[in-house]
Amino acid sequence: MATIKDVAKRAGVSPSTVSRALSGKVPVDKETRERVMEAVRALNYKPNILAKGLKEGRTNTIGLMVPNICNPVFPAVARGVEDVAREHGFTVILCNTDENIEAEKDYVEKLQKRWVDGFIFATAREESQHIFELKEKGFPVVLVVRHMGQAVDAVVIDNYKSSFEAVKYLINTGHRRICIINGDTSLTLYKERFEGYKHALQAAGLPIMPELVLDVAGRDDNGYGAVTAMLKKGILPDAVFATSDPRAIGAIRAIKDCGLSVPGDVSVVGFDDLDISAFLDPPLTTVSQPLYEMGARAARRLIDMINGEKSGQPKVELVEANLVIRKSVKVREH
Amino acid sequence: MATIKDVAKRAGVSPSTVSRALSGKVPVDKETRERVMEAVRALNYKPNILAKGLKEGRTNTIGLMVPNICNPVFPAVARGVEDVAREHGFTVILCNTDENIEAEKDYVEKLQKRWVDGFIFATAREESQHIFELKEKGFPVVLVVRHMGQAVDAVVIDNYKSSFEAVKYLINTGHRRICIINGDTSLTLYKERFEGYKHALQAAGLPIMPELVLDVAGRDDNGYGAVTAMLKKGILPDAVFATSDPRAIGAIRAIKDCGLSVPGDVSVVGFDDLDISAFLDPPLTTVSQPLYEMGARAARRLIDMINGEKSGQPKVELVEANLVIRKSVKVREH
DNA sequence: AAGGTTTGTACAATCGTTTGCATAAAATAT
DNA sequence: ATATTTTATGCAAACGATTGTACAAACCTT
Repeated sequence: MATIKDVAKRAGVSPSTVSRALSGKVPVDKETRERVMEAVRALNYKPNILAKGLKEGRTNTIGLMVPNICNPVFPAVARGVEDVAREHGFTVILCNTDENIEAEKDYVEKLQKRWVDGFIFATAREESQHIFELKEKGFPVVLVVRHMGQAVDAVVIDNYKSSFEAVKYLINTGHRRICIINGDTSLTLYKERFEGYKHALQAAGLPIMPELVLDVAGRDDNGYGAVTAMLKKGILPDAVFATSDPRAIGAIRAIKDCGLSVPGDVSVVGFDDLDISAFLDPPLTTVSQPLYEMGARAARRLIDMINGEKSGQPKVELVEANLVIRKSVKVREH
Repeated sequence: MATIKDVAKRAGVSPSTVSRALSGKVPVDKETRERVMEAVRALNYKPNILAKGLKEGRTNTIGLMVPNICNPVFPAVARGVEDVAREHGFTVILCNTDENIEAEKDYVEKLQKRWVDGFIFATAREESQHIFELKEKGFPVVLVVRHMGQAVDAVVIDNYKSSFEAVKYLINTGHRRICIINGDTSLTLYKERFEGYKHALQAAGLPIMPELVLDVAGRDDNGYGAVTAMLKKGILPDAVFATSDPRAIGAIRAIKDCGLSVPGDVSVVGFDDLDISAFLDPPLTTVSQPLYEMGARAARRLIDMINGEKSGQPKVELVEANLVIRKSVKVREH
């Protein structure tokens, strides 16, 4: 494990000269530089990032907080973050928080002390006071997928609009009894998707029927049970709007298990557009979120902040989500 | 950003005393310790991990190399790694390599210099010379999912056996023309799965028919195209053994798109048992890999190595995979 | 040829910890 | 009471890099 001193000795110069030859910020004699480089190669010298970080006050590392990497929306986001990070010489630390604010706080506390230069949170909740505090302290923070008002920079889709459009599409294709399988309504994101659903119905003069509003909570609950229960009670929607693709998959399974067909009896629309969604039976009509792109943008934004491009006001960036139409919705005549 | 000196000043002691009070390795007067602790609390002091790492020569960080976190087998592995790592006070750096050995080498070079204390590779290939070198240099390394002979510690399933059992199950349920959709055969893992397929066929006195052996390469290729092409040529298997669940999904879609039914005309067996696999149509019979457990075990092993429990000989740990039978296979009479 | 620049390099301090050594104070033994 | 051990603490060096300051040598200028 060669240090800068070893290189210096071999090149017959001082450590400072080695440092300068390597950084290139200060002129170094051409011939000296070559001797240094040759020594660097010979000893396979790589600077110790800890020492460098200690001196410079930064580590070129970012922390990425996700609820659970096993939730299929997050790998794509993580990938976007990592690709951009690497491009800029940054490294990514991955943290799963399981929606546990205390666990997240611990993690943040630990990483924040000179470990990481900034955070990307895909975990923001209304109660996430610590994110505000971080931001206020001047620590670089960007949110992705979920946002917190206008106070913190974020990269998200317009959940209200996407949901509105999806439900409007169902209405336009002749559906009247539209069920929604919603996620954890303590999350703004699902509140917004629910608002979109409600307003699309209202705009068309359709009533909101409580028996068609299904909430599922835990992370492993894809709605199979809730849909089955509804159907068994004899409540029959003509369409299901699932607020995630796994929930759409669960709904389809439940509908079929009750002897009904998709989309023959019940149409289904999902949300996410996972890799496999086009290959389901039927191929899923779903709202496509540009997850990779969102991760990439969030990372770019964060790195700009870290590099001191203080962008004054925080900005919530909206990226386009769009409904991709496949075969899980049937046009109904009345 | 309070340092140990600030704490020392506030508690009226020297930095060394603070360090000792905190580490607990050396006796410190009860009353002094309390003053220190109180100062720590008051200033919200957290040790600077960089400085600590620099001094101690370790960082309590591990590097996790995966081909691509978007491949659905890896999130579960990553989660297992991360949970165990956190339990032991370690942090995980996530790296996607896209099967690119050069990219991986760069990453490793960079991280290795005092950034991370060890590596978990889910990316091992036969050509991965650098992993051997790392191992030989005495750097802690554990493989997961893929292994490299007996030379490097690893946590894997018995791919040969699992594949053999899956195909044997198809044979026992009356299938005679069994197609395999295999992955990248430059990977030992897929070689082994292919061997299992071959030997199961041979053991039953069945021929290996080249037109039923489909190889798919790239990461986004789920075999939909290959299966469709085969079917269009009029080649009709009575079962498909897919070496991953996404490939099973692609195969099912292709079969149905050709107007055939699963499992009526063609049975399908997958490999992985993803979260959604039970909810497909038909619910997928598939080899279940304990991915989370594998990640967790790999992490435990690595941390033991880092902590100096030199386990002499490297050990390749086999974990149990088992076929979970659902509805994508039909029993056929002859 | 003498003074003034420029250029290249070395020295030493610094980042925030940990730890071996030295020492003072307290506890124990004689 | 003195000598000896134990206990608690401080000092200073070290980990491996970066960088401001200082100085020597080489280059100009007139």
